[in-house]
Amino acid sequence: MDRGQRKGGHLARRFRGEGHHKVDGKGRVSIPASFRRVLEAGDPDWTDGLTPGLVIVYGDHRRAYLECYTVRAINQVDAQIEALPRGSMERRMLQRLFHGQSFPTSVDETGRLVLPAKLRAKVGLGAQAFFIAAGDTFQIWKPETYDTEELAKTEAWLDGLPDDFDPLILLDRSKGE
Amino acid sequence: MDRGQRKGGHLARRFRGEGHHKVDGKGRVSIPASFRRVLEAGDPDWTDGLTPGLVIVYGDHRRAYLECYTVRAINQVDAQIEALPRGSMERRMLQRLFHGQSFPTSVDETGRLVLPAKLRAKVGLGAQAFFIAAGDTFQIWKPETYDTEELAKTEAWLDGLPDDFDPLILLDRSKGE
DNA sequence: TTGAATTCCATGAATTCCCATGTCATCCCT
DNA sequence: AGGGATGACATGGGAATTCATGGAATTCAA
Repeated sequence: MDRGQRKGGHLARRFRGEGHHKVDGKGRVSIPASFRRVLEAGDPDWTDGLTPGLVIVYGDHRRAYLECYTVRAINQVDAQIEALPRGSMERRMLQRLFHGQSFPTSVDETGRLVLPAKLRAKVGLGAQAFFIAAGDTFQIWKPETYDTEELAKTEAWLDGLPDDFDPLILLDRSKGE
Repeated sequence: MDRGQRKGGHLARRFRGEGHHKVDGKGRVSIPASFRRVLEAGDPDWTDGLTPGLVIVYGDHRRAYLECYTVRAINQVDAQIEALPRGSMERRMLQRLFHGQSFPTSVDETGRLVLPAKLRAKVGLGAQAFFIAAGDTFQIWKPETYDTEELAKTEAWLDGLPDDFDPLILLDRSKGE
């Protein structure tokens, strides 16, 4: 078994890490191995031997990456959407995003995802994809886009802070709420 | 079996995704392949080999799209209607909408739906149809109508919000662990 | 008997399945 | 410690199947 994320353990619950993988002509791309353990643990229907499901949310033109949800995570989202009043703008927006602009799929037996041409085109994916964990989801970026858009953005933000700034300070904020 | 939506699993329960399809002169139109899996799973009488049923609700003049229900979903609606007091206005309204202004049909063996001229005319469908999932139903729009009515409406709504607004914050309350 | 609707076939493109290979890192045995 | 043997990983290739879409043939009903 795999060191670090045994089946039900806490380490198998959230995505961690990042990595680059090749995308072949058919849109097949391996995902970081550790992400697979999380997808498995997050799929209520998963049992040893078969492949975990997931939902890829791609959103509208203003989103430049693909966001991947475990089955459990997307179910929570669905439940929250259903709790909103029918016909409200909030509910319609979220339905469009999570029900319309999304793509249900599963990891294949070799640990790969197949990204349809439409999705690849949407975020400009070429022969290489960048994966990064984001708690209970992970994202897939075109490497260049990530570097210029995201890194640049957070670098700029950090530059506006004192040199000795410790990010852990941010954690203390959530104590109130 | 089909990637991402194994027979009884969570991912086979709700519609997800969107897409454009051609409508030919006879009103035949393919529906997104993944929707077929959901219709099959949502039809108690369906068994491998035959074609799943569904109900298309078209409503009155103020509805500009067709809404498609799985057999299971429409049964739930019927049950709720029957729970209302006989003779009440609510019940009559709902009966008119769901029993009167609706059209039961089934997907054919090549994965297509046949939309009668009457229904096409009602929502202005021409040679192209736009399909979008909405939880436990999916909708069929004339593409132009969708863009101007739905998209434009939400764009306008977003304009009235902070420029860095992220729809995801709509979810952030009550995220149980 | 004529237009409309339902069946039945046809086909190119896209998607899925199945199998193969090279590379590591780990395990085990002597 | 040396030397496979073992197994997870990343990536490729081709065959088999599903999709989306068209058209012809056949029923139907009025």
